[in-house]
Amino acid sequence: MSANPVSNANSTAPESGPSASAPASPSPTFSPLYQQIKGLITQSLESGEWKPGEIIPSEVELAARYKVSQGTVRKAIDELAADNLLVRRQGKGTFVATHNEDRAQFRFLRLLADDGAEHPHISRLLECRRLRASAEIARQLDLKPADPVVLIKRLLQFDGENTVLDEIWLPGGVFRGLTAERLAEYKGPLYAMFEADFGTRMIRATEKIRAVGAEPAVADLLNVPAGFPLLSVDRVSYTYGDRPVEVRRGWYVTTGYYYHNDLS
Amino acid sequence: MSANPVSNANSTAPESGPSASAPASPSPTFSPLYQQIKGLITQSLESGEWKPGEIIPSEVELAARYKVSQGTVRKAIDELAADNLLVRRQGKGTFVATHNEDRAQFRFLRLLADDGAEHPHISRLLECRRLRASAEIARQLDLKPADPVVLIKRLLQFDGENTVLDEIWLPGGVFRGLTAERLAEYKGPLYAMFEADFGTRMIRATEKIRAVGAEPAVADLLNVPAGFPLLSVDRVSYTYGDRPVEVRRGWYVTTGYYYHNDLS
DNA sequence: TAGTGGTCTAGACCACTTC
DNA sequence: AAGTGGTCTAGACCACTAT
Repeated sequence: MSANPVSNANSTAPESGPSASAPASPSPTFSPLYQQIKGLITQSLESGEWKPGEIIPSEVELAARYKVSQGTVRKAIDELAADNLLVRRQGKGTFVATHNEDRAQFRFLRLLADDGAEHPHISRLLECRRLRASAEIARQLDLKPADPVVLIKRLLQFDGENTVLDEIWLPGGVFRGLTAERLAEYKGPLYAMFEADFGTRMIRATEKIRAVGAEPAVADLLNVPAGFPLLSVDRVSYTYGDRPVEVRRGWYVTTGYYYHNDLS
Repeated sequence: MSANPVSNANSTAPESGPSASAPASPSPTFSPLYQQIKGLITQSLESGEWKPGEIIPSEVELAARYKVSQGTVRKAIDELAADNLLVRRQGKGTFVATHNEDRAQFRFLRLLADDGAEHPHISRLLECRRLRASAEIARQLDLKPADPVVLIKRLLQFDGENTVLDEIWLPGGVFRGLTAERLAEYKGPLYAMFEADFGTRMIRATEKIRAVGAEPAVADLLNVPAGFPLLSVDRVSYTYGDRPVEVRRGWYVTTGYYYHNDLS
């Protein structure tokens, strides 16, 4: 009823004859209907019409809303589920993905114990302050130099051992109310808080991984000798529209633990 | 015509009435038709009926062969393409994926220059000999201890600099005719040779990544001081049926280069 | 022009969850 | 029993590549 029926609107009467209705875009910059539907659904996700953890309308409802067949919204949802934006549950419905539940923890911190087990860890906040972005950070966050950013330093302990040191930069505009107190009291994944409190969902990330010798300050915090081999992990995280919203540098102690990766 | 019509054979006359034919399996261990088709296609790939780089029969042909609708084989092929076993080319056909062409190189060696560019590299063979598997290697390759294996050591040079040292273990049975001469003369990715000469296609792999200090022997070969921080990459590669067919330990020098990873 | 993969529809039925 | 996602079919048409 209330909807943009998308652009391909060659609506001959639906019950005309054996010729099915079909898209019309001639050729230049052709975009399939289901891609457009995918875009519309993404908009609703981004605007907060359906929030993380919530159920979205059923396929038949969406088909009616967008005035397309169920098969077409199905294909759109298929891709969004493959992108980890939606989660399908047979018999129940389709839900907006969230960093809270799921096994979403291991999705971004891929550190396993040598025996392959996924160990729990606790976070110790070292620092949280606001400052002006360096040229490098500004570039990576798509900000102007000297724009306000939030810097977080924290330590992750696995089995009581200091294992990961993180330096996290966030755009100050988006994370306006983020304070040390809020961080200190929060339990669970950082990304879960970001999505719940700031409406910013991390969709994907890229990492650059190197082996480096521990600098004195880092070595001290991780309880290893200076020069000790550490995994250096430079991450940039992106939200809807592929906008970068986090720069993170991590140092991992990989004795007893390893970074796991699947090549496929 | 000549085909296993798969198990779900409740074939009422196709032109009976408005009730479409449908699968019949009651419930326990239910497997969709397209999954069974996927299995049949995989068998043909594994048996060599369609070889890497070759075209496979069209969707309509396969639909006739398996006695299912085009949409069903389409869904099967969709998944096989997502698994990198097949490659679709609109207007041309569907082809068996290969490690030769494509951009398949970067798929397994994810080392990029600091500027993000994918640099070419050359391989220098250090050693290739046959020996008996250690307990550890046997376990990982799913062999019996002391079974014959091939050990390859090689050096990868990026821009003339020794950057990667690899130790590769392969099951001796599968790689019977593999010799140092054959390796030395071969240009291009190792996996391309494996699939062309030994009919063994690497489908997926898992990696365990750690930061380590260079041992003297390794340091010497990589032209770095002993103790220098290196990326240690332990890879196990699998072929059809998730059978492990390669164990590889690599040491990467990550000055000027980094290991790239996408989290999504 | 013919053949291939790609899109879209409409309808039937199945499997799973909830009431 | 009703509702949801999941499977399967059949047919029409589009976009792309070859000839």
